Amino acid sequence: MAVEGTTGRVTRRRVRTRANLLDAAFSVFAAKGFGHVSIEEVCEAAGYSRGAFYSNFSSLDELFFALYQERADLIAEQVSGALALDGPGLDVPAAVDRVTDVLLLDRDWLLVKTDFLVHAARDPDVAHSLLEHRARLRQAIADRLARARGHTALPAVLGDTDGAAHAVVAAYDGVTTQLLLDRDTEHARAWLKQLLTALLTDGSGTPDHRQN
Amino acid sequence: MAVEGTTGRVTRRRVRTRANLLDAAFSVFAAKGFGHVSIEEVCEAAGYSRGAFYSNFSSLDELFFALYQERADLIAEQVSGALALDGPGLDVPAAVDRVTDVLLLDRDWLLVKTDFLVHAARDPDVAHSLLEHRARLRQAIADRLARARGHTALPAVLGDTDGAAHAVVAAYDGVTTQLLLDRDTEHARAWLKQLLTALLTDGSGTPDHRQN
DNA sequence: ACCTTTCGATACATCGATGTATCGAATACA
DNA sequence: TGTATTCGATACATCGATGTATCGAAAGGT
Repeated sequence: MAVEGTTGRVTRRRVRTRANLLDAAFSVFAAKGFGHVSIEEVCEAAGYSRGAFYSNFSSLDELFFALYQERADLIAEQVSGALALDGPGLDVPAAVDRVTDVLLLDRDWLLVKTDFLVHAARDPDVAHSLLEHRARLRQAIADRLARARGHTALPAVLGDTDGAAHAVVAAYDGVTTQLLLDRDTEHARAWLKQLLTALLTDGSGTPDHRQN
Repeated sequence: MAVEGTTGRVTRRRVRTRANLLDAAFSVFAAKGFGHVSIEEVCEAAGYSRGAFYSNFSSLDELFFALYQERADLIAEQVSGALALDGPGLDVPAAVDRVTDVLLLDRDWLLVKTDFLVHAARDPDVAHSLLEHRARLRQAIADRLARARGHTALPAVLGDTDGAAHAVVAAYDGVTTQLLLDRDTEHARAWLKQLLTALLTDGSGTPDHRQN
């Protein structure tokens, strides 16, 4: 039951239903928030009965963890792609633009991600896993920044590239918080770009006005 | 029931029990997370029965809102105090230190605050209220920064003092996220100070090394 | 001190969610 | 195609949480 012992003897529709359950769970979690969602709601949204659920997972927590893992890896790939996209070295602002576009695209993801943060904050094991994921992302950013050394001006106020990567993540988290409340994606994107360029360069940022 | 019609005719122990319920709720919410807490758990922790609860609140959401309002105002006062504390004008870094100490003091508060964020992100009315609270805080910061103009160097990359205040809040939110996961308050404090000084000055920050 | 009003505890009815056990249907493999 | 095995639907038993209605006790006003 929900365990792949030593041999996954047979499978096929199992993967389909599992994927369907995960997809449905994502929508339901985004809409109502983990913690206000019952197993039955997920099953209903996926078009299965609770038997299917218990055959694939042993608890909502387990499903949530799998769901986050899946999506987070997906996002991480996209970010890595956006970071590696240009020729070796140059043009940090362009990379910032691309990454920003990826990261703030989907409000549902931000909601689920924040739910997961809240969840991880109370469970050391989950927190550890999430911290590792964040560390990987940060490493990718740090590598990218290191690659850009010499091509673009350096901040130097934040220490090494690792410190700068920390700052980037913090800025992202901060902007996410605001975006969750005001739902103004375009503004958040612009603001994040401005913030990142302010952090990663010494030179010009083009400020605009905001209301909230 | 839970409504103060036109006249709160009589009261006395009511305020006590209400306060007790709120305090107990704070602890329970911090420990288990809103959304994993039942009305009965709150009552039990407070030493009352469910009758008392329904006599004071009509739902957990209502209690949560009142709870957040209360504590947030308290924090806002502390921050304002820390901001206004020194003589007129000078020494932004010192103000940063004091505010940082206040804001990252209590992990329980950060947990409840984040729960409330998640809650507000899905309810426009609550979100609006939270946005207003954040706007007030930001205004206090902006005022303080304006007062320091001329005394201390300005970043200018972020635009006006309002933009700088935005950046301060974003940095705070970002550091909070990390702190919720790694539970390293001291490191978070140092890191936030560094980040803020990097954002608010052009000059020197003293970077250190970090692991996660 | 009396009486009135409010507060909060108890009891009750209901509902939804959980987990399990069972059985039929679908699928891999020969 | 036959068959052994797995997957997922159905049914069942249980438990906890919710909201309400009722009643005794505490506090306010005079």
